[in-house]
Amino acid sequence: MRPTIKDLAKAAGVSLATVDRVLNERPNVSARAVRKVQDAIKRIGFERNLAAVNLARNRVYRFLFVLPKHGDQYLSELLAEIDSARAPLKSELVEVEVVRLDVENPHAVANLLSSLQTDEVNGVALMAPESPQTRDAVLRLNERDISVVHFLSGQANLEHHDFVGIDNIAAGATAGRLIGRFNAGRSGAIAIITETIHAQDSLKRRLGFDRVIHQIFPTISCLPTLETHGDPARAERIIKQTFANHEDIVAAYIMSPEARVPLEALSHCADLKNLIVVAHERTPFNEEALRDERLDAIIAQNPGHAVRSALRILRARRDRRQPFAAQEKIRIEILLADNL
Amino acid sequence: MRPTIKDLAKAAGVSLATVDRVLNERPNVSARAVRKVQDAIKRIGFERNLAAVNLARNRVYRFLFVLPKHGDQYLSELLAEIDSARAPLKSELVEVEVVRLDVENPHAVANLLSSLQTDEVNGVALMAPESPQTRDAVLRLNERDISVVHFLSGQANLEHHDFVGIDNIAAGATAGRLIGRFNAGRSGAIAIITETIHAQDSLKRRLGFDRVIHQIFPTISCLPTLETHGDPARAERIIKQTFANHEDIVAAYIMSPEARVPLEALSHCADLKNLIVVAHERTPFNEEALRDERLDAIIAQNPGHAVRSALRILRARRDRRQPFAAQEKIRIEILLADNL
DNA sequence: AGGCAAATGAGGTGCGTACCTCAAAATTTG
DNA sequence: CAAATTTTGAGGTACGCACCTCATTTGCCT
Repeated sequence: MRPTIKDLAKAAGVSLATVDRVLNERPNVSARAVRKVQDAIKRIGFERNLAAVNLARNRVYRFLFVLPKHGDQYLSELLAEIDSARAPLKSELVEVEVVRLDVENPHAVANLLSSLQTDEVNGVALMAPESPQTRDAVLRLNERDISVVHFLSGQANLEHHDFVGIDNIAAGATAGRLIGRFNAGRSGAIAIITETIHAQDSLKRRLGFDRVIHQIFPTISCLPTLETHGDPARAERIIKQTFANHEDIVAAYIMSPEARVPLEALSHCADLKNLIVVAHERTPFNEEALRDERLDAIIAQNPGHAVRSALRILRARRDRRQPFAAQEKIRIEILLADNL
Repeated sequence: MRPTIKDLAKAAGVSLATVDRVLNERPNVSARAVRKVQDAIKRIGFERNLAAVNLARNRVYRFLFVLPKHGDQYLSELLAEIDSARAPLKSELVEVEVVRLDVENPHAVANLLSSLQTDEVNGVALMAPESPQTRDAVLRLNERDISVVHFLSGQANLEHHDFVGIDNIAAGATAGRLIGRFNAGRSGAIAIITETIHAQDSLKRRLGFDRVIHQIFPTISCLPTLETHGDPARAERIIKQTFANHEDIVAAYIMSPEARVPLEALSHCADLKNLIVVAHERTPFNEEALRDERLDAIIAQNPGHAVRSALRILRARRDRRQPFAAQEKIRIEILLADNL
């Protein structure tokens, strides 16, 4: 049988009350008692029964996803994943809510975060660009014992915050490597397209992409980033112009998750079958494009993994456990037509 | 507050005992009572508290991994993953054991499976080739209420068994696609190497590989599969011979997880920098080979995911829940130097 | 209507832990 | 040394549910 606190008390030669004091770090315990209990824990291999702990504490986990109000297909995928994670988690006492707001407005984000009460929310997964206001609001949340996970946004390298998402520099590098290899030594230029270069994600991807192209595939060169701003007409215009100025375009890299508008425009400028096109995120549109060879590869971060990972981290923080790190690294997935 | 069975009883207008009878499918309940309870469940959104259920049932989960006795680096990775999954799972009442035996011997496998007792083991993750004997033993395990997951082996398409692993046909196709694209229309031949074609995995990978090469990349052709049988001398000999007979080899596909022996032999026959080489599984050796460009891509199935997935399935089966399918599909990962 | 089986309710116990109170013992302090 | 303080132990209740017993009610059949 699995040892219980009773067994532990017996093994340590102390009372249940003392064991309880040690385990839950209550005051008024002698160093000697602490040692006796800790020795016994190791000796008999005691492990707290988490089910019983949660039952006794009558604890529920309330987590909140803060997501953009407007978004692309990838956001819909995220919402769907959150939704389908709900049911199985509910029986494990995890309740998940979603709030959507204008994440580009730092004040709106900060206001929302400030309004959260400890007894209403235990953890937040925040998908919003970093700003001084939000950074400050996050710190104050931590003071109120509400943990925060930066979710598919913000900086990966902040020491004191949890982060869920891919390394966008590596993602860009991977895209570069694919295009370079698929191109196989021919010379030419690469069109690089995004919605707005304003986004941290795009900046980093471009960084990684450029580095790989310059260092490893010197026969091809990167053109300046084209920004569509989500506007089909604008996209059409600037892409057409770029193709007019550069006859040697052999590839296109679409950095934003929304690929429909750029791809549409590209299809009017070149034969997509001969143009190497790499885009980001597995959305229904991108999948279809990959299948009928308008796209050659997709760089993806699995939204389901991201959602579950964020929830696992928040849960671990709430339990004052260390997140099981290895599991929480979101992979940079490469999708071809065959491994969809 | 979260509704409890008491709330449910009140809402349904029946006693606690009846609620219990319905929830746990005990006999002697009228259809009317069942309906009343089920309606109330929906109405008030009742969800069993799994922690309390497990506590009351005093249930522990005992799972067993049955793995090959001898193996390559990938097997070591698997063992390490099982090991590191142990600690966090233990506090959730999951105990994981590993048995290693000669899985190529159907009798040994069947004997082991037959010896398992219901009160010792609740579920088995079985990594062994299929055979009539094991198939039979698995069926008898199911009768004893011990569920079985076919783990990175066996058939994916058996309806009545759970399976954890990748689709090897698709994996082979993905390898083919990568080689085809990296080769970019040049003509030539592909050397295909494995330990033994006897393994189901290799057969399927070859199937998918061939299909993609024939249909999509007609300028290159596949040579017959070379079997190393894990013997460096033999590998050296047959690979050298193949290169002597075919001067136009542009790529090699190593189908087995053990890539060291074939890669060593290949390095004596060609300049690996110019030869496109794709191998399977992320092992320390393969990672290093990918970094220094002896390998061009790795097709991998994440061992950590596989282990955790198998455990989740076994747990769900033990609880008589449906496994959360979407999460349990093991991805075919493509690794390049940039997304390691 | 009476007999019988099926259905239901009331109530109890235990799972492993948290958290509380109160009294007793041990240790420190002056 | 006594008094004050800290430490320890004994015991109880609660968490939400499973599982059990026994008495009572209900519905069905003849």
